[in-house]
Amino acid sequence: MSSRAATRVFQGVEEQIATGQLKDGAKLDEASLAERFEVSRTPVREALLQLVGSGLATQIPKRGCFVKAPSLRDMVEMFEVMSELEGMCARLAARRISDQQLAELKAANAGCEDAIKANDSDLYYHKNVDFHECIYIACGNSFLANETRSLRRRLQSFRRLQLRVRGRMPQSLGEHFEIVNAIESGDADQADRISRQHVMIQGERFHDLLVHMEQGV
Amino acid sequence: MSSRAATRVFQGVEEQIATGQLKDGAKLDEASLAERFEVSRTPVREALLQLVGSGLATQIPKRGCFVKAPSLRDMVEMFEVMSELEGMCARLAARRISDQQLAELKAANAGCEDAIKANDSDLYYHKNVDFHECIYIACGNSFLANETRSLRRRLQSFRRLQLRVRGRMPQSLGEHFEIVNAIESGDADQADRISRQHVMIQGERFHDLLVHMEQGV
DNA sequence: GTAGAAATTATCGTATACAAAAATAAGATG
DNA sequence: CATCTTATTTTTGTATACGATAATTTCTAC
Repeated sequence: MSSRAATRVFQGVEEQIATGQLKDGAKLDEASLAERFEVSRTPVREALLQLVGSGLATQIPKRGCFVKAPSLRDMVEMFEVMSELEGMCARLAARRISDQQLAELKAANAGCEDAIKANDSDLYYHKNVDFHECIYIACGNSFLANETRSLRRRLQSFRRLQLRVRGRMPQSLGEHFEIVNAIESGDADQADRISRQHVMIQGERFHDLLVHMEQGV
Repeated sequence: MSSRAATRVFQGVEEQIATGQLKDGAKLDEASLAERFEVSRTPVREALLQLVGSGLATQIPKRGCFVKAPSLRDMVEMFEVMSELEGMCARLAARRISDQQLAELKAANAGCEDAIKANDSDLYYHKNVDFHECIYIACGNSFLANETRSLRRRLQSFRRLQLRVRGRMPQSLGEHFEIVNAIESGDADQADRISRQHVMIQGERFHDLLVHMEQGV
């Protein structure tokens, strides 16, 4: 149901929330948004519906629609769930991965390694997504894969920031190798454990970063 | 963003999908639905957006909107994820539950027991929901709680059917007691394990039921 | 009779207009 | 001066209308 204009508004507002231009509690006025994006209220309303649906906004019955930026607590909670889901994907992948999928996983990880050698954090970001995507597919549960992708997407903008933290990329790669080994040897528990850690470390690093930024201000 | 008419249409279609009046692949024509619910296309479109968003329908660009009833495979996948989420809730609850929350959990379970004594499966259904709700709240992660509730809701209509399977209610209650004990003693691993089983058994029973129904036809 | 092209039809996305409901502001009365 | 009532304004929800695009059907040519 992705109409062109509605999608533009949705992504535009989403972007502005992520970059902090639209702060928590800011009113999402239909008329203003319509004017700002040069569309009518109809696609704006569709966009707001989707924003509310994906938890980025709240609707108060006759008061309007407001930005609902995730609090630090929300972020911590989402990372907690993300680590569980990633762990589950890895655990199932260890049991279900095919030879071809394993080869693709290794190739994706090699891509991550190359990105680090080139010291290209943007490239690493994308190769890292590829790596995890391989695991999602190999877990053999497309519902789980979708849920995990969806949550990853919500944490994405913050994560991109996070990966630039000093020394994280090589450590992350090391964890990748451990995950690949565990999956290859069919050690589901190990794959689960390392993957959970892999995400939780990112969550904690993210938390550090937030505190750091707050101190900076 | 819950407009009166749009919500009515959404719930109406949802209901008809659950009851099987609208079968998989049935076309959700905007004009027909508008006529059927005696509203204009605008609220119908909003309802369809939400249906697509919650996975009950698919939108094919210029072909229309179609009912997407979950396949058996989808159901198995959802149960697999549900058991993980329930396990996670129980695990966290074992670590984080307060005295008052524990008391409420025990009370809810007592309600389940009463329902069984009264041999009232509808009552049991509701008391069972209360029981699990206590755990969701006690897990201390409201994002997780919402995700789990949401998935529970999607499996709900099938689950109501499932609980009527012979001998399931007493067994289910037995599992409840085990979960309560594990949570009370702070045994997170045990709470996790039993809760996973608790859901997976329901998933398997559901599978049995489906096969049985197919054979019946 | 078949294949390709053109026309028609259906449906989707967006705009605009209107009505109802509620919040706020203003005025009157005690 | 305060409070209650009323009026105005803002905003939301719904209806309808219009334009564009794709699918289907029909017509023509080979």
